[in-house]
Amino acid sequence: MVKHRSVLIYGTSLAILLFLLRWLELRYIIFDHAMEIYVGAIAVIFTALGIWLALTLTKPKIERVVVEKEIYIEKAKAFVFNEADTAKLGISKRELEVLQLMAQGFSNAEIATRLFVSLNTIKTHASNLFIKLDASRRTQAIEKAKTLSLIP
Amino acid sequence: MVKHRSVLIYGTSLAILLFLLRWLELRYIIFDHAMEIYVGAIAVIFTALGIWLALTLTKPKIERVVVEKEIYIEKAKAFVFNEADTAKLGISKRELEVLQLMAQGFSNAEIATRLFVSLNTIKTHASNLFIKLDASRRTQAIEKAKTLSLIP
DNA sequence: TAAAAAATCGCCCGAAAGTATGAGGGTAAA
DNA sequence: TTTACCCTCATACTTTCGGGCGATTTTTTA
Repeated sequence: MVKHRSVLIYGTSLAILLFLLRWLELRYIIFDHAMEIYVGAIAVIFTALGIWLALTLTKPKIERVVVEKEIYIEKAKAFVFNEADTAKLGISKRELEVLQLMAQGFSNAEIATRLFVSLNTIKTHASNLFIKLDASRRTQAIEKAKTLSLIP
Repeated sequence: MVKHRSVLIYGTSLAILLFLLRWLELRYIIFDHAMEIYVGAIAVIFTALGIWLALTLTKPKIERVVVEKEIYIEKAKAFVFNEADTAKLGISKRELEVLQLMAQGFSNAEIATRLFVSLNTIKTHASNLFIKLDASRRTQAIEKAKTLSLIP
């Protein structure tokens, strides 16, 4: 309702002004301008009617303001392979495969089967890995590899 | 502009109606009602003025549309100890200690030294852990424990 | 306080894991 | 083509692990 205040003020002012003019005229032309007062009143009333019509029959103007609300979603930290350290330590492709399977809890025999090589081969890879990772146990090797992001 | 059609139609209809009335009167009262035609015109004009005023001076309603913007955050993954599963699996305090040290790459002998108990004790704890975690190797136990958030 | 659960330790044995050493074949760079 | 890796495999040996018993001593709990 506050939004229409300017309209109301305008209408009211107009009415007051008209009546003021009439009143000034009345002071020396007396009452022979009664018809013009009537016309002024008509004008004011129909102006008000127009305003009321527009206000009630018009759908309200709606201005859309797009507000961006930021929603933070936690992401399960994507693993980024540390290629640099892998190369620096001289860990080969095959060794890395063995390392990954080791970390997943597979035994040397299982890894051998999975990679279609002999158990001895896996043992060799494992030994080389331990040397390169400066570990004396597979659990230690896995720990180091994980902190270095060599494996997820 | 389409929204104001009803208003325009109303206003136009009113004007037409007024002129129609005047025209009907004119047929037998001839031209001595010129003043009333004038008043009718005033009414129509000021109605239009009121409509125009309301339409131009009305402030639009501001509607806020909230748009959700997704922001992905790399979670620094703070470790939250999964006490529920630890209890569900019946893992004791001491066993958890052994598990943690195992995951850090310590041998059973080293763990025994660190916890001031015998190697055999650690072996029993380890065995019980493997049963509870349904693992057959320490590396497997560590993997499972990590995915369950029993250890960091 | 009695029962249950947890922690401690021991022994044996077999299965993995790890160490050491050697060696053959493949590939890519010097 | 020679050198240098890398992958492969083998044998022999040592160490560590893990499973399967059993047992005693705390704690904890009902």
